[in-house]
Amino acid sequence: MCSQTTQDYLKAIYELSERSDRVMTKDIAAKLKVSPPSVTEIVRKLAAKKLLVHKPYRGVRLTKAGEKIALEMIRHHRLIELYLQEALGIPWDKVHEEADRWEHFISEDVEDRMDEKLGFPTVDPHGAQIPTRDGVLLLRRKCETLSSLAAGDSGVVAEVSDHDSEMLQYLGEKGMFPGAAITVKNVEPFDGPITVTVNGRKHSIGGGIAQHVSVTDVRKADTRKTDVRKAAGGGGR
Amino acid sequence: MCSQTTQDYLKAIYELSERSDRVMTKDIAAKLKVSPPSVTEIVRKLAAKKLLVHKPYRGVRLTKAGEKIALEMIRHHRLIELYLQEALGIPWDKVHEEADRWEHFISEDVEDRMDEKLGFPTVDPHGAQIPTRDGVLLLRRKCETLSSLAAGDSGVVAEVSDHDSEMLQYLGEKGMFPGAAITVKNVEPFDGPITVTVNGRKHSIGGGIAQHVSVTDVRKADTRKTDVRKAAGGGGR
DNA sequence: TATATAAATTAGGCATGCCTAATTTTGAAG
DNA sequence: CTTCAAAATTAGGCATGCCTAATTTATATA
Repeated sequence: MCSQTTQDYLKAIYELSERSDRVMTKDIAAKLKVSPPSVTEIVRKLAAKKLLVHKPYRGVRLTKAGEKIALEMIRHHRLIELYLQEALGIPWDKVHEEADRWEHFISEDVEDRMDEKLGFPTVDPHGAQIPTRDGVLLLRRKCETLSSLAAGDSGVVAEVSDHDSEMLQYLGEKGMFPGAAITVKNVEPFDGPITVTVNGRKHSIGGGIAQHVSVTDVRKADTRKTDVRKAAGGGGR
Repeated sequence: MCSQTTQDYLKAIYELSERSDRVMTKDIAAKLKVSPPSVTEIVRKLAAKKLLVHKPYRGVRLTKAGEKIALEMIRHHRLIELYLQEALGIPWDKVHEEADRWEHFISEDVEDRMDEKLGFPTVDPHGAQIPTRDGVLLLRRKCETLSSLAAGDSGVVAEVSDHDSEMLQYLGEKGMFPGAAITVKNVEPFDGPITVTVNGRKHSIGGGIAQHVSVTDVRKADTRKTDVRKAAGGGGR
């Protein structure tokens, strides 16, 4: 129906478009590790198939049809990741690479069986939402990156970027899986290390890594440091 | 390491070489549904890589290295078939097609997990032997095709050809899975229908299909029809 | 032994995706 | 408003696999 390459490009563009409205050639090239001319070429073909709109020198945007294919791939990917972890015991830092291959070849039949075996899950091992069969993503919880929290803030780990296996292994050793309760104890300035408590254990992690951890249900410890008047006024809330 | 095409050719050649010593271009072409010139071209490349020996106009034979890759594919294929059936409940007439895609991209890691989950099985859902990790096939049981049996003979279904989904579905409905006890009741001459009993139920199947069913532990009912002297001599055995 | 025919091969093309080098366009800074 | 650097595109190639048409080879049969 559409080649593996096509699927990879559409998925990459979809993921990039979550961050910026217009997706540029160089970003796609970087994400897929191909040269910019290769992107231009494929993009033109995808535009001819009405899977995206290409304004030369201005970037691309997926059409509904293109987005549908991208979301199918993402659904496959995330269901497979979860299946590999739950059913086969593959460690969470290894499932992404495997799923990146499987997503292109698995039949809808098999996907349905996996979905059923997993009890129709809604999030993958890294906390990312699994689109429905119709390509719908449930509404997102309000999240903040761990790096944006201040000392004393607490919350629940919502999602972790799944692209860097070593980082995932590192975070896994510290128990920072989706669902884990986390409290920020201290933040050093200038992107310095952040000290957190996860499951009662204290860890110090780099500011860079903290940008890749989303936290939800955030409870701000105290607003005095950022706005003295409010805090002084009437005892919070 | 080696392309999917390469793997497909090596596997096809291996399977063809189980029947005839020299594998000819046209047979490979027919099996892979490509044109003979395509086969010639790929075969030359495989010969350059020392994966097979090609005597022009005389056919090909796999080298040890080529056979190793073929057996790896076959191991993947058969383990995946069994896994799809056992773990995901995919019907036995559907697993072949899916496995034909999966066999190329599954990692050794995942394969090991499947192997373990399945309890280190030795045969796939169609009764075919699963090669070991080192590419060794256990010694084969003595088998005869169902079509070669005579009325009164009985045995155990050993293996069924897995390439035709409709035939598998048909045989499945009749309970003719590997391990099923089967007794031949009647054989019509000239490749006519064969009447058999499987699990106490009587079925009549075409002589063509019976060629695709292997039977082991065959007990000949009576040799009188083919050799009067022996049967008359000392009461069987 | 000569010859017809089936099988295999050579010749020449096409599509897909990727590349490097050269050129064009955009947009920001002077 | 000009200039220039970054980004994108065009131009031209390469590898992989597939095809059809034409030719060569092997072999079975007369």
